[in-house]
Amino acid sequence: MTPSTISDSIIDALSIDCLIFGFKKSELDILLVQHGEGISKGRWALPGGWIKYNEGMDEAATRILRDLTGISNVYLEQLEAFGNVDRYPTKRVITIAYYALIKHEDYTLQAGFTAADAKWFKISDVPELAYDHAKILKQGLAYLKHKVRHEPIGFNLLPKKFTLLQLQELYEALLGQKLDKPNFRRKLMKMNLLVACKEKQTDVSHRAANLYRFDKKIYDRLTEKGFTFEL
Amino acid sequence: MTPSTISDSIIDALSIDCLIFGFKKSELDILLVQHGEGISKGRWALPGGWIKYNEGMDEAATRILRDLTGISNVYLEQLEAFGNVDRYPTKRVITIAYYALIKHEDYTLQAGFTAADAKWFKISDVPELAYDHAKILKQGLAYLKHKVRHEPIGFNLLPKKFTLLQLQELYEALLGQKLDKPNFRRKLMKMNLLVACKEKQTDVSHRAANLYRFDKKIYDRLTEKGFTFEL
DNA sequence: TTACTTATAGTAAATTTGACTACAAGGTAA
DNA sequence: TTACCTTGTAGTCAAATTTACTATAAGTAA
Repeated sequence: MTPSTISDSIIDALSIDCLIFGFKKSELDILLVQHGEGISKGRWALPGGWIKYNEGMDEAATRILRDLTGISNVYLEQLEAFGNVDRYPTKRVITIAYYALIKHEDYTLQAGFTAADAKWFKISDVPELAYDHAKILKQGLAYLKHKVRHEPIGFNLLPKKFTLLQLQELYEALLGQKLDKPNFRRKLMKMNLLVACKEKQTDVSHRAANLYRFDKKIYDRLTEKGFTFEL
Repeated sequence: MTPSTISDSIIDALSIDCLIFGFKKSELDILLVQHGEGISKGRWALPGGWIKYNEGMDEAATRILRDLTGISNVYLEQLEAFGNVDRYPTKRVITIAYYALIKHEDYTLQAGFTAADAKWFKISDVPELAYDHAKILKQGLAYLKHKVRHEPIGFNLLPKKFTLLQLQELYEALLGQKLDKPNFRRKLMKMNLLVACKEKQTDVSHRAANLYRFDKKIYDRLTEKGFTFEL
């Protein structure tokens, strides 16, 4: 192979699949694409594709997500490799699952490349998935639920400035349980993690709540001192 | 290829590396092998090798560990995939790291296959490692430290029957911090996780402590009821 | 017997949690 | 204007947990 064909060629035993979780109206969604060609044409699946020979894994994940769904500028984190011998029908393929948690309204979907369509599905309403993607999704959900309690990733899903009730409702949705308002509030405030904006909510037909924002720098500083986010 | 050559053939872009942590005398160790052939002959590295075309990942990890070091009957868990473009010198290789935490004295090392030697090294005294294995080790250590607090994996490292002080010293070593004896004791006892053997320590030149054992069944039962091990 | 080591029980203050109550600050509708 | 929604925010109080200790028991060894 010449250098240029090497750099374009793929590693045919290795793929990447992306779990993109979105959040809207207290519901958790997952981004799926419908295959437009190939052996699973017409079926819904996680956005995925092949890693190129000269491409890093994170880089590949970003590219694949962008090409198939139009979504870019997302921080993708590795979840786990899935490699059952029979997980893929025509040959042996090990796939590395990546995940991210994003805010719907920040992105517009644009199906492309081998994807005929790209759509958000409610977690409770996911169609039958290709390959072992149902298993991957299940693992991802379990991990997300765990992660959200131990790291402040939920803040991605809120507007820059948010009220404590919005934050609480987010956590109630992610964790699937009701939380006590005053107690939730106190717990968060004691972390010294949130910065009070000097603004209030507008356009609400009741007393306006204070707006807060999450400051990554403060979180990092606290983390260095041994603080760990726990909810 | 005929079926038999397929099943023996390897996926040449995919390897497995094993992080085997051991514990002895309040010191954490890591199991390394010295390469006996190939491009890194003479160098120390994590026990690793190629996945076969018709072999599951966990299965491959078990086989590789057994062939290189003689260690078998270990529960290996997947850690993470490492796949920097330049992590391997001659071609693009993505490796999947597995880890386990075991008790030295339960196993005898027996270097084999491509390994010229297999030895335990103190974590504080690891030689220069091949490829990106130093990075993998670092990640594994971080993960281990986290894991040990949230799951009762430490018990692997103790004899079947142990005293509370042994358990405490184990955790002190793993976490790198001193713990208060009565408080540690109370915390563990309240979990109802340990079974008191009706035996005491022998051969000690001081008051003999009660022996306890960890019962996986009890742990599973508690877990079902929503219990989570936290230390 | 005395000194020394480790085991184990207990105590008491401080902190955290959980379940509530109360009141404030707006908007809405009679 | 007033009564009454809804949501925000502060506070209370008992229970549970954590933290930092002290005290005593039980054994070994000089």
